[in-house]
Amino acid sequence: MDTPSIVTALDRAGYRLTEPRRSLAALIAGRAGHFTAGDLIAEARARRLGVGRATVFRTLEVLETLGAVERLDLLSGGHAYVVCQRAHHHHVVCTQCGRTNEIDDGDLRAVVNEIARRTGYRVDDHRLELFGLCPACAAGQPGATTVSA
Amino acid sequence: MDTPSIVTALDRAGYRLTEPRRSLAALIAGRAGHFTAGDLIAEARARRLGVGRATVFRTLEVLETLGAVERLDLLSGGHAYVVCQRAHHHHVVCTQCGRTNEIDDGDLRAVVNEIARRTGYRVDDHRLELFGLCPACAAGQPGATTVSA
DNA sequence: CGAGTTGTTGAGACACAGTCTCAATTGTGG
DNA sequence: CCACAATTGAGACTGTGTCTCAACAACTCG
Repeated sequence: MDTPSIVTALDRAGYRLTEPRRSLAALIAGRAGHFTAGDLIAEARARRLGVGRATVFRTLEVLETLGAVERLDLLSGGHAYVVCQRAHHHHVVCTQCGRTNEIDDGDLRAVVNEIARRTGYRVDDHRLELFGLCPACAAGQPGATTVSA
Repeated sequence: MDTPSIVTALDRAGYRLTEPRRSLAALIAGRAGHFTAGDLIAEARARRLGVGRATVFRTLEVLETLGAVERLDLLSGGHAYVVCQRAHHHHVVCTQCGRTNEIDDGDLRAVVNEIARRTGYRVDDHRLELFGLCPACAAGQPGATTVSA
């Protein structure tokens, strides 16, 4: 998802296209892999974009409700975000370079249904996250760039 | 998992059986559903057990590595713990009363393998969490006790 | 059983994530 | 161009989790 897409998404949903939001859209679009709220805050500050902490959190929250971004729970217990397209899906996260891939819900649905049947729970929501090495990192490629600013 | 089980697990792993650890084992064993570090800290303080904040976190960390307890990521973004028996498994969490049930890895394994094949990732770890209503809460039972202290 | 060794502890400082308030600012529709 | 409402930044605040360090208490060994 590129900068205009994010901006357009905001616009379509009736949000104002403010300068801080445009800046953040650009920062987010320029990211590979996942990033944290802290990453954005640091980068915004480094580039003297004049975007406040609170605004970063608020904007991420908005983007999450719009589905332009999704929040991940890392193994470490921290949170991170990834840009994404589809409505409901999951992610494989490379623990080395931070790259993520979306994966669809497909086969999982049956598993969830089976669990609901066995436990008697009414399952409303679920979350699946996979961690490992992306093909490049698994191959030990030096070119497997570590994701950061 | 009851108090002695937790204490025994600590002992077998070579940890000292200190008073604070025994107290926490008892608190944890007395919990239904999930609980947070904050819950334990509050209860320990309320009962004047003289167990410090840091010790609660440290003990939970130890118990997690021993597999006596597992950490959950709630939808809210917070963390909680549940006592559990088996090595690798997942949980269904009732969003109303906090009750949890363990579910085994069974059918999921195939899904994970399929995803690894499709994406080319080497998947080392994964996490699945389901949220919904337990049978009692789904039935609207008033007896579906809210889990807390 | 009594002393030494060493793991463990509590208090409090600290780091960090995230939320909230509120006055000042800025899009946007008219 | 104006007025109004949404949005913003600064900073206070809350909560979670980590770290340090001196005091302490389990286990071990004699």
